[in-house]
Amino acid sequence: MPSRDSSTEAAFARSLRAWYAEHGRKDLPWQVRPTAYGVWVSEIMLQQTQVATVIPYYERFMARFPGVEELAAAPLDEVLGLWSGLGYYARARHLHQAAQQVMHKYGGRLPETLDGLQGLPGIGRSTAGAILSLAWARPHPILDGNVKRVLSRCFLVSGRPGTAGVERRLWGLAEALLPIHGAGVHNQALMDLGARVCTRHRPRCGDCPVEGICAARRHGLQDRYPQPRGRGPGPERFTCFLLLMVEGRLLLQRRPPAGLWGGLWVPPECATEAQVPGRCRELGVAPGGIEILPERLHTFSHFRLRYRPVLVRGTACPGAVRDDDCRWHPLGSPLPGGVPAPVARLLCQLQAHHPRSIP
DNA sequence: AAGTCGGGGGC
DNA sequence: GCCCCAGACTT
Repeated sequence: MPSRDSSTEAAFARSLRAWYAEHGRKDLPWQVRPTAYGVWVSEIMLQQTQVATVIPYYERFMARFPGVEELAAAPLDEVLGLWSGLGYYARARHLHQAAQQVMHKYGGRLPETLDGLQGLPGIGRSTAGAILSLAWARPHPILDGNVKRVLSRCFLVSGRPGTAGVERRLWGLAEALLPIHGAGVHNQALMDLGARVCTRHRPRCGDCPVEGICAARRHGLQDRYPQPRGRGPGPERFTCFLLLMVEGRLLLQRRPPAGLWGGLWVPPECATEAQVPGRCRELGVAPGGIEILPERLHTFSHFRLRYRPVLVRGTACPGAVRDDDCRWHPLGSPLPGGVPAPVARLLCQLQAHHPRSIP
């Protein structure tokens, strides 16, 4: 015997479906003739990233890697290159690794079970549910940021998001509201409602299909749900980026495969400006002119990085420093792989300031 | 349960 | 400035 009026769930799903049929977005790139692979790629890109930002990345990615096979066969550097600027690069590493697992454990076809999908790197319960419901119309719920916001408001789920009790209750609601038929459309509609009507600020309750069901609306508490996370700016770190130029080439090094900016290419670093000359000699370059550039700030979710670019013109030829993780990159030529956004900006400005300085 | 992992959009 | 976004992973 249900503790809550069992017709509430049915009314919610029915109203949501009718709203989506008339007002919902159905023409996003991954919604037109959806495939499991396309849904997968889009879901990974959309983790912690807004739709408008993802679209051009998705188009480029799908053009270069039309299927699991092409993705699995590609070098990681190329995958990271197409991911540059999106952030959370572990998503790209996991996606690439998972594609290789799909090739040789599942014959190139995505598994069609929750456990099979969740066994792949980068796929958690929500992404697995999205693939199952959106690509194959299987009755599995999802729980992303949009859905959490909608459900928190509609059913006044208190407590900080991310805590065990809140997550359990939200998953329970997502599951209870899921209709037997049309789970994919239902999930799509729930996300679209959260993205375009039940927004974080100033929700458009007058346009909401479940306005009559929503407890936050009834009590005027839309602004207090969901409860804010309470993140601070976090600590601050400092580094110098050594922009080492020798004959029109810039030295780049590949970062370790995991961790911050894992697998991406960045200039050499040192802790203080005073260490620049010594660092140059370590790298086999006799420093000529050293130009200290203004400090900049890059904000991460959990800390802030102050960094100072230091432009060094080398007069000596670069030594035989050419292992796999170290390249002299001719400015203007294709990058060896992925590059974090601040480094991409530095390269762009460097190229603009020293146009075609190649001998 | 808490910390790690990017970058951009919106206000 | 601040907060959050079609989360998942590690410790």
